[in-house]
Amino acid sequence: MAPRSNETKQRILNAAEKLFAREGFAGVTVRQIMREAGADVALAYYHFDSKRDLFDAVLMRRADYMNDVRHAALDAVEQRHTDDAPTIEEIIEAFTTPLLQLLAEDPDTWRDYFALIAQINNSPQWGGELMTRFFDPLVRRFIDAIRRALPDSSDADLFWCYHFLSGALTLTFAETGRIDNLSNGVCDSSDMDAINERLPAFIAAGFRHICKPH
Amino acid sequence: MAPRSNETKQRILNAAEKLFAREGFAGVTVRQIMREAGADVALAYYHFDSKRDLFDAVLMRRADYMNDVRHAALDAVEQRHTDDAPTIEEIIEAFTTPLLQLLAEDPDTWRDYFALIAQINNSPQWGGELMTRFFDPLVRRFIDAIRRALPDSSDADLFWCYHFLSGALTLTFAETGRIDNLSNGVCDSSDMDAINERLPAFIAAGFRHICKPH
DNA sequence: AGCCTAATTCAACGTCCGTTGAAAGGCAAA
DNA sequence: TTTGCCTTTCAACGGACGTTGAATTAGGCT
Repeated sequence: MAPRSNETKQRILNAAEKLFAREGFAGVTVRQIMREAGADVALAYYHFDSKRDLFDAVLMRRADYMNDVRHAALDAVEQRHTDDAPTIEEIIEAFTTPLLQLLAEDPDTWRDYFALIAQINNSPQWGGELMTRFFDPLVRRFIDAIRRALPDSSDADLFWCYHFLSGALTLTFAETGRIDNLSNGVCDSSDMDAINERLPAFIAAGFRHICKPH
Repeated sequence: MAPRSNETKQRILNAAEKLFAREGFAGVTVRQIMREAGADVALAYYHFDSKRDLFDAVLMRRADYMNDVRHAALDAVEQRHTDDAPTIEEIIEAFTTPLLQLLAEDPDTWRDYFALIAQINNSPQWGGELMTRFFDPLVRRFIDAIRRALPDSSDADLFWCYHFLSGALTLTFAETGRIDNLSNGVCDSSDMDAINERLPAFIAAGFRHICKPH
């Protein structure tokens, strides 16, 4: 009988992810989530302890896989460069292109998740704690890799530049429709090729310019 | 009799700004706001039509002044360069340093407002509409100025680069505490000098690298 | 003094919130 | 077929929600 359990659990998580991504934690009710999931309200509290617990579960579900994919991308870069150091461009791309790959493989699955991460990253309420909890090990490894590519750069420069990267990246993947309005349709939030051509190069140029030997 | 009215109206807006910035629109109740403001719940509906109307009023209150300050900064740059073209660095600084000035002059006033803008910018619910409504004229003028500084660059390049700037800027000014955790205290979210030394140069380098004659 | 209006309080409305306990259903082992 | 556990439903709880209408206060004008 057990397998049926996990199936509905995933249905609840899918519904919660979709709604939390659009309206934030407080903007969604458990009843809305369960209506979207097509199940009774009480079932949410059978599978999860509380609304907050469900929120964490939504985040946790994809974080591990996403981190694995990005670790693998960085592994590949480092195995290409056992002797010499990789360029920052290669490192930044290993940080960003996995996101584009996930979106390409399964857009509906990941679009909402990225939008949710963007809101959390920019929230004083969640940003400090949750981003740290889910992403810091990966981020620290990337910063270490960048440090080797740009030797003698100061820690403060590296962390600040990563922070700028983080802001640009999360907003871009949030697909809020802002750039579509601003550009009168010249740009398309969901045009991943356009992003891939510009974001890593933009960020790498910024790192190169700031992170020099003091 | 009238002057007393505006005073409490401002007290309500201050309380709303502070709470909306921390928890978002849905995360705050009108009762919480009025408790913080030290006034009766019903007074919120005397001065504003609805919770949503109060939210818009919070945004609107500072948007005009902030836009004026930034327009003035760009005016100054353009008056320095009646013949030649200003550099992107100068233009980007005219976009960012007014924010630092406002923070320096009146930190308590502006910190919450910037945090609120960051959340709105990254929200699929509000980002597209509200940012467009409040900031597009200013942003378009800045992009025009950058276009003149980087002639023959494509519109798509300019809009995307501005989008990256927007993400980096709003996250940085949101002061979520993320960079403090990530860097184990090496960096300080509220260290405006550290930001001023790095953010404009980082962004300008990105623009320079991407926005070239096709 | 009294009046008029703007500002503020009080009490309440219907609705929905997060959460829970107990009962019902369904499948596996015995 | 019965037992037992996992899953799902049903009905409800106390409280808080956004909002409103009517009553009260306060201050400038005549």
